[in-house]
Amino acid sequence: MPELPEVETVRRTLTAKVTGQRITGVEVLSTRAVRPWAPEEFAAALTGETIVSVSRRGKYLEFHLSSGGLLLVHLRMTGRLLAVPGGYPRTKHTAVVLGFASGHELHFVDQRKFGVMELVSSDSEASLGYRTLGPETLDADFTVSYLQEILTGRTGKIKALLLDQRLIAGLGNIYADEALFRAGIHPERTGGSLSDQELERLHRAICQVLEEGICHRGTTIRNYVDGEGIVGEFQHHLRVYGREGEPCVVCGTPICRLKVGGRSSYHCPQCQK
DNA sequence: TAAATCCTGTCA
DNA sequence: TGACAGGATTTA
Repeated sequence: MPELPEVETVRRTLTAKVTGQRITGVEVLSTRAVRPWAPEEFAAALTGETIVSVSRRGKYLEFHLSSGGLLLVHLRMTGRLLAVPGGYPRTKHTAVVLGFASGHELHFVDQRKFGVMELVSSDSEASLGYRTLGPETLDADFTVSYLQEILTGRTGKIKALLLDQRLIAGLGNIYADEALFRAGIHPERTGGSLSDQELERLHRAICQVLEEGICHRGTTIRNYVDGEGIVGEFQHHLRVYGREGEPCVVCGTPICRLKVGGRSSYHCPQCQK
């Protein structure tokens, strides 16, 4: 579920509540939710650590630990991280509970069980997906020329390329569709077919849509909530995603849905060429 | 580059 | 009952 704006919102809402907290108890209720060790070893390794800071890379949350280690969390489709009071109820979807010396807890809840917590002693030990992330869209190294560099000669469809985290870190299905709409580019165009002008429009659209998503605290369609359990607001500002059959906000043509790379892609057949 | 896979839940 | 869901990896 969560893309860059949602993960960033979780980070911001969690930071004050977990920074400086010492972990005194770890409950692993879903074995598959933790890596790379079995629950007992994972719990033992994490107990006694203090969370020094919380950062984000793409869709990963990074909890920096006092030992120098790193707890990486990927929420995948339905994962939630909730800062809650001690004794907050466990449900059948509660995967991991971190108990703090203060009595507060951090709950990792995940309906579909795709999400993962990964404890590593350094970046280089992290899973391949983390190590191969492309540039952050909000950083200075994400430029029009970088976009040109990764798309030149590519025969894959632009929508699928935008979802490849090795090329750009943080875009998901919603924001990729919204960016393509704003740039006036059809999702099935090949990466290499974009003109210089289209590359510029796409670059600006990606930056804008992610910044607006963060400003509105993310998009809640089904499951997403931030670290305090609060829903986002950007769903009210989506122009194409989830709007099949509804009139385009620009030209009135009904929004179409098609499958690109196995994912639903919403677009305006009139505005996006 | 597409489909299957990991899961659970919801909706038409 | 089948299709689909803010993701990513593995397999064909």
